[in-house]
Amino acid sequence: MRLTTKGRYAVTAMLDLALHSQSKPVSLADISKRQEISLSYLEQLFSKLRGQELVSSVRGPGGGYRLGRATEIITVAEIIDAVNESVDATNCNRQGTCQKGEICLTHHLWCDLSDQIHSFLSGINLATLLESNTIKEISERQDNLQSAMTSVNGTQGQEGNIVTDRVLEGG
Amino acid sequence: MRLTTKGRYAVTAMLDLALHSQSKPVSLADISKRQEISLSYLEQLFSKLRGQELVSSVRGPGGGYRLGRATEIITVAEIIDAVNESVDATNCNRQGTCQKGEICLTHHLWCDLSDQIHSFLSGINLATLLESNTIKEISERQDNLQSAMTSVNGTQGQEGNIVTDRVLEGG
DNA sequence: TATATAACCAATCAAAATAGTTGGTTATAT
DNA sequence: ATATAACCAACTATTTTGATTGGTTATATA
Repeated sequence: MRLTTKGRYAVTAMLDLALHSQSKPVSLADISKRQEISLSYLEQLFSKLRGQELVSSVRGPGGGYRLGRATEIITVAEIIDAVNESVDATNCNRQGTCQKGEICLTHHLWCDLSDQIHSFLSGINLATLLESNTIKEISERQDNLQSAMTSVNGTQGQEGNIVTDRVLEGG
Repeated sequence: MRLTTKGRYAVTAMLDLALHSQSKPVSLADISKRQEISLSYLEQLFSKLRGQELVSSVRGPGGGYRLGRATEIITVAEIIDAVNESVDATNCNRQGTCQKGEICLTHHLWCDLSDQIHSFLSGINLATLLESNTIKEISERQDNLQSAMTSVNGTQGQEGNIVTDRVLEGG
């Protein structure tokens, strides 16, 4: 199982897309600037996201990407699954063939953990994230930095609250 | 965040140790055979486990490792933490400095996820795992294979139940 | 119709982490 | 004295990640 920059980038980019989806499609160049993710790397990620129909694309000038569905039905789990192979903590891809074709000592533990993670990430969709005040603030900061590099920037979305004001459980 | 063979090996080895801790210390050579993990790699992992006092060692002939504490107070989370740097899904080690010193768009999401995973894995200790019938069966299979390679082996711990007969949640 | 834009694509590369190897040394029970 | 088994350091191969390079194709617009 892996949850590294790759999956984080994908979720971050999708959230950026959601935040800036007004009418025009959003270009990867814009996402790249705002989120400080390499453009070419974004292309690779969006190729996979498009493969899962999580986004659709518009080519040519003024083109870019749109979300493939309503924000309510795009979960974080799907996004990560689309770019990582899957959020699976087992070694045998849940097959139970971890030790020479037989099940290994800790197989079910990793299955349970995978279920746990997957159910957590499936419970969070883009709409949930968009509601978060913290995210709104951070997004404003990023927009300010991008559009007016010279002007004063009053809104600093500091440290603070919680993803969705604590999505699930307390932490 | 990573949860790969490294962490799995560590938990598997610790569980094997718990299963075979009668009076004598358990040698890494034995664990290596039963769990099919490279001896030298086990040494590296146990060096870290010992650093966290999760195991203690006895050198010389008849030596090996013992659990550092009672099975009830050794959690899976601790074991993984000991060999992986930590079960942390953020990029900034929870510092909130993910985007040029400022917090990134998805920081809290990864914090929440980390908390979720950590609290799940903290809820499972070696004693919990030892109670599982599935684990007992698998362990018997491994012991049979190891001790009497020539004799018949009646107990095949097939696919089946659950880690601790479903440790937490349903899956 | 030329041009600029931006998606699309493939191949390659550097860095890091994982998993394992090699070749030792040290302590200790017998 | 010897065999055992922990301990240790350095190195290697492989995989994955993250990024780069150098294109092509489609299309809006001037």
